[in-house]
Order: sequence, then C-alpha cells, then structure tokens
Amino acid sequence: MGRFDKEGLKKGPWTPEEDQKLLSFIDKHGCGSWRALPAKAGLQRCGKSCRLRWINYLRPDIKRGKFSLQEERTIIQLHALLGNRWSAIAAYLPSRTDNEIKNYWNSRLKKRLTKMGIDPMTHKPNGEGSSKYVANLSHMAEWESARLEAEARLVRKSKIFFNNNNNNHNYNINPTTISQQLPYYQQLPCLDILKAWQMTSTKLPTINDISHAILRNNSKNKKLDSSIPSSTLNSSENIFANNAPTTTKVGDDHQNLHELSTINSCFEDDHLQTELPSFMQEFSGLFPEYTQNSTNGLQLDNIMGSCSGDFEDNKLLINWNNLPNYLVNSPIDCIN
DNA sequence: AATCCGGCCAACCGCTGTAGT
DNA sequence: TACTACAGCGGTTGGCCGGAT
Repeated sequence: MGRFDKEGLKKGPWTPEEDQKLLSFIDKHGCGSWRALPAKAGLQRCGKSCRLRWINYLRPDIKRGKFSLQEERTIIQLHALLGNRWSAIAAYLPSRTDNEIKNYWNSRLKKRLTKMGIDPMTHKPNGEGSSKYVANLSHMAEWESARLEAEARLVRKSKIFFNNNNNNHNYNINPTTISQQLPYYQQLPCLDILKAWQMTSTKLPTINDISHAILRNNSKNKKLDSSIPSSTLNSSENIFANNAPTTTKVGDDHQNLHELSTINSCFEDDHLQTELPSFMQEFSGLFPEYTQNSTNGLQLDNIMGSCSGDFEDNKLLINWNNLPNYLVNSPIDCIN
C-alpha cells in the first residue's frame, strides 16, 4: 500500500489515519488553502488530493448509498439539458457529489438508456430523427449552462458559509436539519410545475395542474423575507415575488389561465419563451409513465385547444429560465 | 480452488477559469 | 497587461470485488 510521486507525496487510497488527520484539521481550521493544508495537517499528500478526498468522501453532508428513482430521473433529465456538466447537475442533488453522479451515469444510467434504445448523449430514441427535440434541448442548454455555473457556485458558497457559521465541527449533523436551517435563498429554489409529472401517477397533467403548481409557487415566494437580497434569487423568483398577481385560489381553469398569462407576460422582456404544447411534447420522452398515456402530444393539443381563448396566438408562454428547478424535487427531498 | 472478467468507484491527471499581484 | 497560484471541472485510470467459468 502506498504509491509515492517524485516529490515524495503519497498517492492512492486514503487510510483511516489520513482521513482522521484531514478531518480533525478541517474541524479546527476549516477548509480552504488546500496547497498549504497537507503540511499543516501532517499529511504527505498534495493539496489537490486532500481537497478531493474532502469533497468526494469526507464532507459531512454527503449522502451515500443507492440512488433513488427520483434521483435517477433527475440526473437523466438534467443530463438531457446540460450534458456532462456534472458539477451543475450535482448542484441540483446537493447531497451527491459530481464524481458520484458521473460514475453512476457512466456505469449504470448510460447503459440502461442504451438498452432502452435511447442514445444517452442526445437523449433521443435511436433510429428516429427528432432534430426538433435535440435542437430545443441544446438551445435550452445554452441558456441554462451559464446561469447554472453561477448558481452552482452560489450553492457551494452557501454551503461554505453555512459550515463556517454553524461551526463546522459537528459532522453528525442531520442533513434534514441542514435543509431546515438554511435560509430560503440558500436552498435550491423549486417550482412544482413538473413535480406532478414525476409522481407515480399515470395521469396526464392538465393545464390546471400546471397553473396550480405555478400559483402555489407564487404563493410560496410571496412569503419571502423582505431582507433577502434579490440578487441571490434567480430571475424567475424575483418576477414571481414582485409582479405576480395576488390571487392564489385554484380550481377554475380560466381564472388560473388568465393569471398564468399575466405572470408570463412579466417574462416577455428578457426571457426565452416557447409554446406549451411543444414544451410538453419535447419532454414527454423523459417521463415514461407520461408517454405511456399520451399519443404524440395529441392530448396536449386538445388541452390547449380547449383553453386557447386565454392565450394570444394560441400560445402559452413559458419561462425556460428556471427549467432545471422544475425538474428536480424539493430541496428537502433531495437531501433526505 | 484458481483464474478470468466485468462492474464499480475512489483517486488521479490535465486542462481551464479566476483572483491576486 | 502579463504572470502566477490556486481551485474547480471533466475525462480517465487502476485497484478491488464478486460472479462466472
């Protein structure tokens, strides 16, 4: 056991003693300045190795063990949007590391999709030309990638901030407690618009489901503490918080659609928009139980047809800017 | 029992981006 | 502006382990 590089630094698997040294050093001094850390901690490792060991293994908030079905789906869906941006994907699964997600993707999910006849890189069925699907995804990915990188950094900083301010000495802290203690803006925001799709129900989501979800989110965001700096919220949340209509009563399709269109009108200036039927069709492939009951989006068209009077040019405008948030479950669910 | 093989995953490597000087 | 140090990211490697032969 124990390879060494030319500078005499140890490589290879970490021993429990090394782990303990690293843990107790970070316990006392916090992490950061990785280059200087090994010498101070009495470790014959390079700083990079220490950092990796901490981030991928020793960090107290890491969830280990089997990936849940929900997590699997989230990874697949986000991968469809973002490609191999593992750190960005990991930002939406806060208790999983990018390395773990990458390994899981490469060793299992990729193969499973291939077996199902889906190209794991393009996320389209093999042999079927679906250029619109791919084009739309890549378009969305462009929009998302820049923002996600910034957001991933924010998440990391939030974690560091949290650790530093909750004396990072307690490694037995309950992850659920972490989630509950985090200020709202440090939690990953979550709209529920697609949450219903991800449930085991085989029922096709209706316009009412969607408007309900958006309005519920609207209601939730209105409870934001006014002290929260707006810059820490993503743009969609700001719009909801500042401009959304006050009514949150749900139950009447036309009333909700009217409010939804009002909400969406707030997006028009600086947000990418598209038509709902297209949006739902593009993603139907990512929701097996949904696809099962729909036939090439025909049902969606019917839904839209029945409600089209509430929309200019028969279009419901959707904000893409927060799409990955649509796709993942609540922060607490992610951590538990 | 021995060997082979493939899956899994921790760790490494090399590159890029960023902050500081 | 150029340079340096460092952190972070994604791709790859290598060792361990369990199942098959």
